[in-house]
Amino acid sequence: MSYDSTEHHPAFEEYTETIYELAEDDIVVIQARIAERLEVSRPAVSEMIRRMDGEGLVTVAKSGEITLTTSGAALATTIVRRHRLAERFLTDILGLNWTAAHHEAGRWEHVISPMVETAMLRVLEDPTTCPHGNPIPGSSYTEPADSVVLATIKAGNDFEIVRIPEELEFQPGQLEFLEASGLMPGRIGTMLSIAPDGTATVSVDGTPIGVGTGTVNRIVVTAAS
Amino acid sequence: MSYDSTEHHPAFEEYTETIYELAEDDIVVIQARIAERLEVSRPAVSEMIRRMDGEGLVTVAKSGEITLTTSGAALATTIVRRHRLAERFLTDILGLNWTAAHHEAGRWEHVISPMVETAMLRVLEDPTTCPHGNPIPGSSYTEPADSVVLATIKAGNDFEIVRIPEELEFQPGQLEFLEASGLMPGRIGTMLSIAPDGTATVSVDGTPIGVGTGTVNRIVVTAAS
DNA sequence: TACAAATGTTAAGGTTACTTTACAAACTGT
DNA sequence: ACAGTTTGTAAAGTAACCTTAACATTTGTA
Repeated sequence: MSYDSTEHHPAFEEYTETIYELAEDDIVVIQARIAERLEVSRPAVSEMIRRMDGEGLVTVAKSGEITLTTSGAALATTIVRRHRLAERFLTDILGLNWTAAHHEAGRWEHVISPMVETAMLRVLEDPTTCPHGNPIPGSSYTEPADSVVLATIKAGNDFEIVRIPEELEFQPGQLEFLEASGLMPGRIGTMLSIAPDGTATVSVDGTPIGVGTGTVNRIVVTAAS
Repeated sequence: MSYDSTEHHPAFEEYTETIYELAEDDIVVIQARIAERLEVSRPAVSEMIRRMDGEGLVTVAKSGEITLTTSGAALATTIVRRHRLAERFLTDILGLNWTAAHHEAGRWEHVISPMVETAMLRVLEDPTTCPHGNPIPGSSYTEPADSVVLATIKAGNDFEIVRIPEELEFQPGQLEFLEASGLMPGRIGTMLSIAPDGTATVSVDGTPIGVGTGTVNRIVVTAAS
């Protein structure tokens, strides 16, 4: 029923993962952010952080900012690695779409054993990113040095999509939209225009697509030719 | 976090699955049997059965015998199907051994969505049994009409292994032993002798192996040539 | 500066799924 | 027939994880 080996509560896994991903997206990690992302009440987060502090998984600064300890980070990277590996597996081997893979992986990440992880890595031939371009912790991935957010690309210039940050995956319908629009890692697009309010119009596969401010400031790209 | 669609408590899944498998192994399903297999206390089972009765998943006869209702059976076959499908997947696609696959599947069965199930069936090309030979509910499998338990084979006769019942998978070390001995579905063996106490000596791959009474009365085979 | 919004915490309470202890009823074997 | 197991259940308690209501503090800003 459980494969043991430093067994951790599922909730601890979920919370450390969230903390890791918030930090990865350059969001100041405080309890309120965690509550929003996990869609639980603030008291619930308050209690869990206290418990996780007691277990030595996190430390809380006087400012309220939460950081993972070494062991907390170890747990977090394990879960994030399994999540992204599962996403890769679900799309590449089982043929699921982006969106479905993301949701399924949210459950798979808690069920994958070290043995299955190894087997998946072998079958997938050591993938470096999830289907949305986010790095699989522990892989050999290094982000291109010249990566920037989409919003910095000037009108008329081309770009190549590097990754869709985890943050966007939590906005309802966002993944579906991006997938349907062809805005996925590896694709080349052209910045057509940026409106005064920040909304961008880009072209991928010849089709023009409007991208809102929040999104255009999050998607990571490299300038192409 | 959950894919909804008639969401059921994990514990209900575990209990209905156990009831299904006990019945499949021709064991009279009473609370005490469930408690043993799930390794929980009898009061825990008592309470769960009352709740499951209330939810319309089981009925309890005056004798104490427990049977699944239509909806209970539907849930059970879903979980058993996912379990056996996962075992097939873990051995055939990810290269795990029998034993590991069995343990992993115990967690996977609660996490596999209808979508993933469909994808697995496609990748595996509609398998009919798990690696231990037990039928995948809903598949086209029909057990050979002339299947008997290994104990009925006369000394000197050959047999082909059909399946290792679920019951044996719960005896510690049993799966490891059977796998190491080559006692797996499809293999041909010879009955060398049966001792007065019921212990059998069989030969598979030319190696003689002693098989205890409990086991020899459970393994299902067909007479071969 | 003052008011409003954002944030963390206390308190009390609920659900799920266990546990142990204890007891009574029902079988089983001699 | 009777002792000894097997079985079900009641009672009380625990742990994890959540909720709402209420309150105090901090922060941002008009």
